[in-house]
Amino acid sequence: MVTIYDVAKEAGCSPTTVSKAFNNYSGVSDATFKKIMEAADKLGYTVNTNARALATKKTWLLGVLFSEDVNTGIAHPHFSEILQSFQVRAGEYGYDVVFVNKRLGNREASYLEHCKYRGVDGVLLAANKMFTDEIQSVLSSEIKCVSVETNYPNQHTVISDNRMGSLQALEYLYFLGHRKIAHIACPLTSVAGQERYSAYKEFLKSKGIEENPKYLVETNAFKAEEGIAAATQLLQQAWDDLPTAIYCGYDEIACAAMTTFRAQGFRVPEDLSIVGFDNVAISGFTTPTLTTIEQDRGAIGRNAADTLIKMIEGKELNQPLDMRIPTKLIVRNSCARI
Amino acid sequence: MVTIYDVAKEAGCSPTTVSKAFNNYSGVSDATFKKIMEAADKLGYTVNTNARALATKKTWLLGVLFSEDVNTGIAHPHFSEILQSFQVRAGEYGYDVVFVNKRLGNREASYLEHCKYRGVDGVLLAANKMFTDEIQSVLSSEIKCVSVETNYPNQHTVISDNRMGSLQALEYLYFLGHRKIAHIACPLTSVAGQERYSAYKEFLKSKGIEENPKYLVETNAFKAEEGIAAATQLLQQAWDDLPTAIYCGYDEIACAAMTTFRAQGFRVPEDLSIVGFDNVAISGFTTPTLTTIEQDRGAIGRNAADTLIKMIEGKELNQPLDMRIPTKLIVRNSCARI
DNA sequence: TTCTTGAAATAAATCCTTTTATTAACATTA
DNA sequence: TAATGTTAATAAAAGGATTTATTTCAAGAA
Repeated sequence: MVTIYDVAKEAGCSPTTVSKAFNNYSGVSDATFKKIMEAADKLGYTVNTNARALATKKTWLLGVLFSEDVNTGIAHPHFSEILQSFQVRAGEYGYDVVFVNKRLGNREASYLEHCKYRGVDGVLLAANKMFTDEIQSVLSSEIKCVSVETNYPNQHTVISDNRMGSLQALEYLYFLGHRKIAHIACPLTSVAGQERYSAYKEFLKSKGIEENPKYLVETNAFKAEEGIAAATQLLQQAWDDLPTAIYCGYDEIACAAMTTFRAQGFRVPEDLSIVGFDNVAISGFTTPTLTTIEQDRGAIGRNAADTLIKMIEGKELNQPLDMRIPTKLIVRNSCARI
Repeated sequence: MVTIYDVAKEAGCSPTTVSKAFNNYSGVSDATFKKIMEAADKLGYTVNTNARALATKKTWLLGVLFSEDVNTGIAHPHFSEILQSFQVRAGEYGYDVVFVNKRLGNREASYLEHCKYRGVDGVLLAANKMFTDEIQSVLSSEIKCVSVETNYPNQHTVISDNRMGSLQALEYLYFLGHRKIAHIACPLTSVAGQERYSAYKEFLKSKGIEENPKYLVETNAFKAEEGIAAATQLLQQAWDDLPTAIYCGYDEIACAAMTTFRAQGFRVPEDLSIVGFDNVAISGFTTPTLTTIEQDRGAIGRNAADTLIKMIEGKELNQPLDMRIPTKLIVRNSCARI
């Protein structure tokens, strides 16, 4: 391996000077700088990150931590898009992204141990189970964190504006003339579930519509199967007075519910209008295509990277940040005027 | 930071012994071993990867390299699933996964430079553009590589059995009575495109069906829009003698083509049977749901990890490995007996 | 009792950079 | 001319682990 000693010898100066040159420190004349760079090029020198990190205690590494109980992990379409833009933006600042898991060499370990082991400068947190000891211990350590799925008290968060999105969906249905609007809520253990549900209640109140418990179904997971069960349950409990529209907290659930309704003989959107949330890939391909709320995952990832790096580089954020990324209504074909 | 010196003092032994204990080397008595572990626990010691890597020249880091010109990057559903299983398996062996990009600190760099900079022990290559200088330079360096999208000459590859999958799709159509089978090929610049196309030709030959150039359309990208264009083109060029079935090299293209055909008044599957390839999420949600070929992405990721780690750990693979992962026919509703 | 042998333990060197003092050389000011 | 200041360059220590070569010590053999 080529070291700064080799470069120094080639350039006819000391290793210290080579180091300074590569770090753009002052105290290196233009002539020497040039000689050093030429020597480095010639020898094919690359700085050794490990030695550098050892000396500086800075790794230029950001950890990504996602709960693996969601067995899809990175493969989750929502998160993978956030991760993609996070990773690109982090790269622009010179940071690399590494996955944090619950292992250390050949044994089980905690996330925190893993972070310390790798010496990450900061962590992107993407856990949708809100509170686990594992994650708490990372949050309460001195490691810088930004969360993109859940907003933890006193922690920096970058997350979609669930209230805004819900109101966009609901106002649209209201505009189309709907007054009997049901809600299939995504899991209330998640922040998304909670916020979308409470926006639903807020909306009804603001329009002077009374809450009807028969128009509410709660699901237990962000999965298609839950949509089938929810649709069935909704039909049962509201049989005598069916809603004309459904606001559904998550696209996959909405799509599965839509299929179920159609299988029961309902026409969408003629008999039943449906709005989803998330704008995942499938929603553009269902019959009918799904009207939904788009999350700006690129913006979430980028802002998360910006925030995390600001913290790392000591630009103090004066208060825990709860950044909300605006959502957008995507009108397709699953809603009709009543 | 707690070091082996601190642990040594606490345990009443030398740093060397602590190091040996943590590496499970011989020459540490049971009693001392126990004392060391207790001391380490008490002080909250974690080994410093950077120091270790500096001394051993081994980082326990695997790089993931994917061409970013596919602007979706990790967010691509196919690749993100492979990556997920790769990452989990690598973790079981004690390796962490880091993204490799084309930057180094604040300047542009090559993939190879980045790999050397991070000192990765090996690289997972997921580029579908076959040959670029960038990638060639990594392949011809001494860095261990496994490829999961493209099979490069004399390199280890883990990839789906495109021939098998194609024949499964085509035999199924044949079994349903179809003889006029068209092919919408995915980009022939990709290995997937090439192999699926050549299997199509092989199939026709084996059945004694003459190749009809009107029944072939080539696309330029793995994108839905290409499916629309391809469907339109197919209808134009084969208008006088339409095929009864279409084997389509990629699901998204198949779905978009299907939508286009239906918009033109064709019934699927009554007028036209369609088979895709990949089993991406949307194919279970289209109308009709799409019959397709499933790739075992979990197996690809796991086998890639196994292979790469074997290479790293010096278990020589006697020859460049071209591992083919079996595919599976998923029968849904887009095909009918003629 | 002395000598061997082997296991357990350690000292010191090494891996490559960064950083903190220092030094050297030269220009400026009084 | 002497004193001061500035810039360029360097020597040496530090960072935390591993590794090689030694040493220590106790048990077994002669």
